Amino acid sequence: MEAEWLDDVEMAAWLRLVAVVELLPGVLDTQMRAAAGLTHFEYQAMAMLSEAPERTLRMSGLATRTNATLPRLSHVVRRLQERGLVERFPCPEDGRVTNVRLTDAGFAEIVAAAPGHVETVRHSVFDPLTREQVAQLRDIGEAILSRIDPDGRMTVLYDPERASEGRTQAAGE
Amino acid sequence: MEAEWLDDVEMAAWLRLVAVVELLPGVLDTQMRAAAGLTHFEYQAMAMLSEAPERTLRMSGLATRTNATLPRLSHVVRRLQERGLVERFPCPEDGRVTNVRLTDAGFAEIVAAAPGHVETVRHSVFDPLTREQVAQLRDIGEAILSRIDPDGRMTVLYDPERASEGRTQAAGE
DNA sequence: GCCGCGTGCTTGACGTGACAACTGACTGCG
DNA sequence: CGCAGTCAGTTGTCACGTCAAGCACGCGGC
Repeated sequence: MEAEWLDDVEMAAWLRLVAVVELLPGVLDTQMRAAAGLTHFEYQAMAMLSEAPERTLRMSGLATRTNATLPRLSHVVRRLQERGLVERFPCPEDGRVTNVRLTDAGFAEIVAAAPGHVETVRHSVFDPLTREQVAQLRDIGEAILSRIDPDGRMTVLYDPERASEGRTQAAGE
Repeated sequence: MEAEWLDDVEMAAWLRLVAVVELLPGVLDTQMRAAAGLTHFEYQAMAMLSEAPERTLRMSGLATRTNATLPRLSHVVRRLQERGLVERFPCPEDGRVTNVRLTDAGFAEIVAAAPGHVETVRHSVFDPLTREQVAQLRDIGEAILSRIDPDGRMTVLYDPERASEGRTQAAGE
């Protein structure tokens, strides 16, 4: 089994990738909590809503976009609702479905939090990279995702062809 | 503030990086739990011990290498000890520090789990990449870490010059 | 040699996510 | 119609991580 161990270059790449994967969420979370009192996940969820038509998505659609399980999202949305940042209402066309809409207050929060977030992303990730490396990173990410996210669940975001999946009927076309 | 928004290439790279960062831990964790009944973090900790002299490290040294807080590590080590995979004993030279040593049973677990782990890493990350991309990934990781881990806490691993930091006196030179 | 302070680690309480079981609503088939 | 099967979400329970104290040890001053 020793036959397919990692060679030096792979090992170096792996150690760095693991370190990034471990540390980056903490960096994003810390900045977000300090600046807006939000989890990075909460921010992501609200950002998804802010870009959706009517600022509304059904729970399962939002879950897909944020790579969350439905139970997790249910808890998070409840908390956000208690803070008045989102509102929930049953879908008129399908009684099983719950739609989530970003309130004006929630939208304001996101707009206020976005610059700081982008600033952090720039500083942590893109500033130390050359333009060429940014493109390489995109391609590498694409390749890895083809393995760990074969269904392209999170790819829905940047693949317009599939963008309609999971969008609420009421808010969609 | 709109001035420094992300451009298209950066946005594409960012979305993919976020997706990888979100999904990869789950992939590693799931495989590890199924194959060895271990968390990926527990595996990492035990792997660090297995490579240390005497298979022993002090708590704080292990915490540094695994990017864990001391309380977290304390809990994890206690659980591993209850399973007989590691043992704790006070350092004879400094009563404050506790050394952690990987037991033979723990070492056997790691050895048994390693091939499956490597297999997963290969399949998820390296197989879909060209040799060139692996080297690019290493350099990109290095650059990002210079920002999010400026002290090189996790870099101790592959920087022999600093490897002595945090190593237990008894086990070190 | 004892007292005060900094260090290394542990412990307990709390918040958050995962898994499983459950409720309510649509669908298909008689 | 009425009932079985499935689907969308919610709710409870448990495990894990984090934060804030707490404790034990070592090291300085007097």
